[in-house]
Amino acid sequence: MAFGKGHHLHLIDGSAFIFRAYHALPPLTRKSDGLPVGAVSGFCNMLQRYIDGNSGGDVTHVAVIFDKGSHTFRNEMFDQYKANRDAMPEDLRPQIPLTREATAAFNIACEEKEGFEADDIIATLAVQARDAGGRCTIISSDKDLMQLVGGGVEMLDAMKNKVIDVEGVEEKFGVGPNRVVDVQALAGDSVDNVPGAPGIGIKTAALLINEYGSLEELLDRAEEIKQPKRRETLIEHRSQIELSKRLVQLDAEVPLDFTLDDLEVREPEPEKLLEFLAEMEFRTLTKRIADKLGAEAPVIEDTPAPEADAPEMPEIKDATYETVRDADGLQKWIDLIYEHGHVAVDTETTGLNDMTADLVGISLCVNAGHACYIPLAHVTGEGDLLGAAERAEGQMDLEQAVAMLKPVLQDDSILKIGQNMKYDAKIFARYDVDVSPIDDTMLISYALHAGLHNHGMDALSERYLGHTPIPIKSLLGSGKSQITFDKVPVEDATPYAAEDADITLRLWQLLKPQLHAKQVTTVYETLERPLVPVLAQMERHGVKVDRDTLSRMSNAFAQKMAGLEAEIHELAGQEFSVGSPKQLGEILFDKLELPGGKKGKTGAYSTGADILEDLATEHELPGRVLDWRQLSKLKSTYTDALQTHINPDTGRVHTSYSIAGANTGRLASTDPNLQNIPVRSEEGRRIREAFVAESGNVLVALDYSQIELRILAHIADIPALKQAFKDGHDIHAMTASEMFDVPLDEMTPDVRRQAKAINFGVIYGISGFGLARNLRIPRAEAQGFIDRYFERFPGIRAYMDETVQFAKDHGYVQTLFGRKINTPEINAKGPGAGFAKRAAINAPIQGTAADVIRRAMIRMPADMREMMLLQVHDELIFEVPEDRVDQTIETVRDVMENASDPAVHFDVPLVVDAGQGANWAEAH
DNA sequence: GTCATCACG
DNA sequence: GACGTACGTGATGACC
Repeated sequence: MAFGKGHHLHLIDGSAFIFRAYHALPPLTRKSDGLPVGAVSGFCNMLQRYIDGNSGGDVTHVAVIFDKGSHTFRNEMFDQYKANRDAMPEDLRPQIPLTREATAAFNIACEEKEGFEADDIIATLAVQARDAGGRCTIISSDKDLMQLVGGGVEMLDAMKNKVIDVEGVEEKFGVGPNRVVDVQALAGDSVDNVPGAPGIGIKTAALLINEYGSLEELLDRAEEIKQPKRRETLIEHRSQIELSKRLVQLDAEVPLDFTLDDLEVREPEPEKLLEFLAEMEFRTLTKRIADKLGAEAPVIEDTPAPEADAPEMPEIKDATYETVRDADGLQKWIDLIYEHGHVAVDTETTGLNDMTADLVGISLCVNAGHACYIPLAHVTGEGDLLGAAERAEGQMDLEQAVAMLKPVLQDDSILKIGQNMKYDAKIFARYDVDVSPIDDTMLISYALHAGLHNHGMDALSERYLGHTPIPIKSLLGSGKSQITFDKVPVEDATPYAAEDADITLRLWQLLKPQLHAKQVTTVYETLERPLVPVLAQMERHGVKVDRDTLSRMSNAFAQKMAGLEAEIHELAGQEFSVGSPKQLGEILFDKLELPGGKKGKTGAYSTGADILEDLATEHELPGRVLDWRQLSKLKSTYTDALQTHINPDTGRVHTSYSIAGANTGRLASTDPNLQNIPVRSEEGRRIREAFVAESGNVLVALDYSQIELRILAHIADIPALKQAFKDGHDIHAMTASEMFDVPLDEMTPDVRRQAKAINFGVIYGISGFGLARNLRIPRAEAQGFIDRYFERFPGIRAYMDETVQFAKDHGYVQTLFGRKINTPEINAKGPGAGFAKRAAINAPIQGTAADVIRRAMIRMPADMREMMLLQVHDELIFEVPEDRVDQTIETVRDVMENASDPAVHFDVPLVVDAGQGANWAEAH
């Protein structure tokens, strides 16, 4: 019977499946020969899950549709189409044909056509199915396909298990499916590099289309548009918009050499399917499918199980969680914790800031799916004007719960597992509970996969558990009407909070064993985990900041800025917003007609500091703007903003360090960032005068001298550099002397400055262009310097080449302490290639330096650690009683200079400089 | 939410 | 042969 009424066609977007499978799973290779098969494995799992989910349904026809070839008719129209796409990762490429084989093995039709995107084939088939009177479901979340919805065609987002019908499309695009291409043509698409109309997004596009009915009507009547900006944009970019429409319009008339009837659902042939799965060496999947089909699983040689196979556990979505409301209930959980020997812990609080947020509840999980939530401070209702909301019923006393849990949380024999434990540990510390020992899934992920993805719980859960956690926004809302967690009803809080603990425990079970397999156990145990209590203590300690000093500076800055602003307006001959780069660009280049043209894809003039500096010779205005910008930065980011970060209880500023933020192993400081307090300019440096010691104390700052260059000299093994460091010589002068054949005693500051720039350039993966820009010299001359440098220090060139080659071979680079930094882009083609290479060259150097100071912080003796306030990458700042300064410097310097022992012995000495004073400006 | 700008190592 | 380029971060204000 020919396809028609009563039939239901499923079209699966194969490429989407592949990419999701690839990115969702850690790299997995076939044991016997190392062939990458992670994406194939994920793809097969997704197909199987699809089949399971549809058995007994009404699907009569199905096909998986793939892209073929990268050049399509759209590239003929517009050569930049999809031009900004990254190249396919090297380890994915060989898996593409295997996914076709997999589809065939599952006995599902598999279609593609040279010169057409999968979307066009899907469009053609969907239209055919609709015209024949049948139904069609497109399994994809690609918004380009939304134009097909309606008349029996719908989409299914398999990830979210969400059906997208006409209403769904309207929600997304603000127009019906038949006008989706019009909106897309206006809004453009940065992913596919469809230009659209500059400055118009989906919202505005939908507004316009709804007003004028269609894109054509809109463009014809563009003169009528009231907003001058929009009117000009539409008129000026008409042809670009029309091109965009042709690019996003799917071709529903692809000539196909098969018909819908060829896509009829077929039962899998067990032998063929199992043979393929066995050949891929997917042990768990082979067995599962064999059981399902009632066939015998083929034997796969070589017994160890592949790492992609997750342990069996109940599905998160099926789990039910308990609310603990009294001491008896809690005692049962404490007994369970002792039975298991470990527990995943998560705290719920009234805010994100662990210094000010209050505890609202605690969740625990002892085994996958076996979790509870203990509400402690939930309230009901809005509360009256005095804010006294009523305490919700059915909660145990907070003090009592904490008292009962304290012995567990402090018990040496019970491992406490958390996701970002520093947060929870700091909350508990405020209730006088010292949580220990701990494991942290965020840090485990970071040790395993730095550079591959971020390490937040939502990302990890989706990637490794295939589960999207309940969004916190669904409980709290967002924006102005956002509430705090204590206002959430307990019955809503329990599934959310307990799920977090459940997910954390599952992630721990999955990821912890991989530390050993990836040989990063030592990194995790010596460089990541022990940092948690150290940073928690520093953050809680905080640094004293003098509000009056900042306030005075703010006022002084405001006055100066007002003066400058008047001068600038005078010079410009009109008033404008100095802070707007856009307006400034128009003044400089259109009105004053200074030289230096457009830049950037947005079409706006570039007005960065380097450009303004060049312009300063032409006109007085740019220099004034530079001065104004400096003051504006200092005022808004520092003297104003810092005051708001002074904690009213402590009178101090408590930054938060993220351990897993920077790929290289460096820490990052946020809320506020205390790692970028000004120092380079005289005016800015004065802000450091506001960072003070309590009376009777002194601030002491100790920093590693030239640590990255020393590490480079060691890693690249450069005898001349190593000797210079051993002899305590001026390394930049030495470099200059070697390169330019100038004796040290005849060195001029300018030659030394150039050598210094080269030394730093080397650490960053030097390029002629970059050095030329930095030194403001012709590119050829810069390249000459670099050539001479490599001639003189051939080991540096060798190090760079070897490092890049290592990254290409392994997909990561390493620090001397074994930290791995993944380099997934290293084999990319195009402009990304240079980036990835330089990052790979820099990472071992920057990362080793980061490891060294981490070791120093971790090993800092307890009495020193108590006084430690801040870390700024190569510097530690302490607040010390006046009479202990000398002793502190001696001890801390010793710890810092020997921090690499005994793991790594450097061929060069590490040298630490120290300073002290009543404030940070003096101490530095 | 994104971009441009600028603060630090 | 052209392309776009120093490495790593976070905060702010303007603008959509």
